[in-house]
Amino acid sequence: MSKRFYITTAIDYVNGQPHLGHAYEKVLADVIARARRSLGEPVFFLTGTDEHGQKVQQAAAAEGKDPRSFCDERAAQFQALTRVLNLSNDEFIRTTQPRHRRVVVALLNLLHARGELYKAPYRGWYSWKEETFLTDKDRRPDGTFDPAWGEVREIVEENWYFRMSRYQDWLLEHLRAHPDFVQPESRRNEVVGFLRAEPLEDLCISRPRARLNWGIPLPFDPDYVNYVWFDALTNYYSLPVALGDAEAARPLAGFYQPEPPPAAEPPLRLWPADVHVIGKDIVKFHAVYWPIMLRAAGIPLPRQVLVHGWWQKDGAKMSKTIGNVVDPFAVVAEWGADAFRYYVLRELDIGPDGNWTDAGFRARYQAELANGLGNLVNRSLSMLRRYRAGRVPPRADDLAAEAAPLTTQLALLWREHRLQAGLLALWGLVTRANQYVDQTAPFKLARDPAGAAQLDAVLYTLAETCRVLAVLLWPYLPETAERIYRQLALPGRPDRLSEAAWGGLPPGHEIGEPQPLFPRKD
RNA sequence: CGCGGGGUGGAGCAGCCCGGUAGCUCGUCAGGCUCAUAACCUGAAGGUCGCUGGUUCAAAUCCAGCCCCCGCAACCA
Repeated sequence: MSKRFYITTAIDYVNGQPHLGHAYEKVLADVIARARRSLGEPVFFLTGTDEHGQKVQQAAAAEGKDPRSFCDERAAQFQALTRVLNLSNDEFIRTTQPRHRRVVVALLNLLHARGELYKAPYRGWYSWKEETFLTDKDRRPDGTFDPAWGEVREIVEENWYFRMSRYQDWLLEHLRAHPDFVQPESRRNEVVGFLRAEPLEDLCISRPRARLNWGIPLPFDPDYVNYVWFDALTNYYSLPVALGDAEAARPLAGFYQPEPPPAAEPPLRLWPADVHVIGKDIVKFHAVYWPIMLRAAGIPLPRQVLVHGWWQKDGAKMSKTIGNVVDPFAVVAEWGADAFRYYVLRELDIGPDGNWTDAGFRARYQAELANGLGNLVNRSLSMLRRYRAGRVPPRADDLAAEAAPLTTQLALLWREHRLQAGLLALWGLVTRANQYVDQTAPFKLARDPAGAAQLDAVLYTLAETCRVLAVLLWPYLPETAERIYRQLALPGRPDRLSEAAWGGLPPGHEIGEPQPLFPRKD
């Protein structure tokens, strides 16, 4: 069994509701996953939730719930989001699941045995109210702490540390040797920059159980639970191990017993991950902590960390207090999943920050989806029904020369994760087809018996263009692509790029009823 | 101070890596068409591509400096 293309999103911290940022990241990963499937590669797409830690414990307590049921509720919302967005994820991992915890424990034991962990006293200023350590950055200009922190006392406590510092040079070398490890390049530069600027410190990976109970206990020192990030990052690796990727589990030998025994067929080969899709706020965790954790454990590294930007709303940071949040559930309920997917993919390239405006969303929906793509499909199929009773005429290749190169171009762009550029290229064909209608004027040909043959050619070309568009669109707008196929009364799904080859529509085939794909909303 | 990003016709963006007609959506004006979701097509007006200097036959695109805006600065998921 060959290794699958393994793509992940960050797992979402359940201490909060799903918002635009979560939804955006999931859509990016989904399009990449679907694009790879369209290219014929076996793919595995993982997303999930991060459920341990102090904030969850507190949030649960605030609602008078036990952490377990609090997490169940919140995780259900994030799972609902995957359905609402029409994601093609193969699995959904939760860090509170036993299958995950067992791998985390094995990894901790392995690192412990390898001498990568040590216990040392930590001295710091601790806020009892907020249950967190404060640093000098938290001091006000006059040196005192804000009263909002409540009582702040200097305390000393023992904690477990991970010997991260010793891997600084190794990581720099890795980044040099693998320029694609962090993308886009600006993010890579950022990581290289701060690795060069300052010495890397060892990472505190424990929290005393007296303070924090909601976590995975350290197997070699049960008075402590594991630091959330250490726990969370491991999800990318724990899932393959839990699903029986024997190759992935090999470094854990002696520390991990597959249980239950992995299903014999077909043996999954996932690790190492091909792409971790994350937001820019957590670059360090993924580009520094994570590779070092794996390296220290002797586990192969993921191939790439792909970093996207943040969304603003109307030029301002989204915040609950201002009330300018974008609720993906509400948007999808009103406009449909594909309209949401289209807007975020078309509006913002992977990397920069973007700005969501309701006016912009409407404008793109109206101009590009309704008037552009939707209207093209509708007018093409309507004419085929009106002039030829819905029966596909003999093959013609009027737009074949324009459509054919797109397939190659998209394959290239998709492999480079250039989703926006792909969408732009694809829309070129939409525009071209609309021009073609105007230039050939099939509605005039229809009035002249002498134009019958030419009308056939035009109608075939248009219907076939719609079919090709469906195939090319599928990773981006899967629902729309499938609806086009259904209106063409074609069997199956437009989920293989190879199907975009010109001439796939069989002459004599009878198409279905045209339906507006994106009804105008005025 | 450090690191990173951005500054492109009225608005919002792409192009910059791999120099050589400044592209897209909206908006404005004029025309065409009527198959279609009052949608579609064509043309026009509108830009010193932040500023200055450099490299080059040629720069939005490469280099240097400057100005302005934003983000990040590592046990805050």
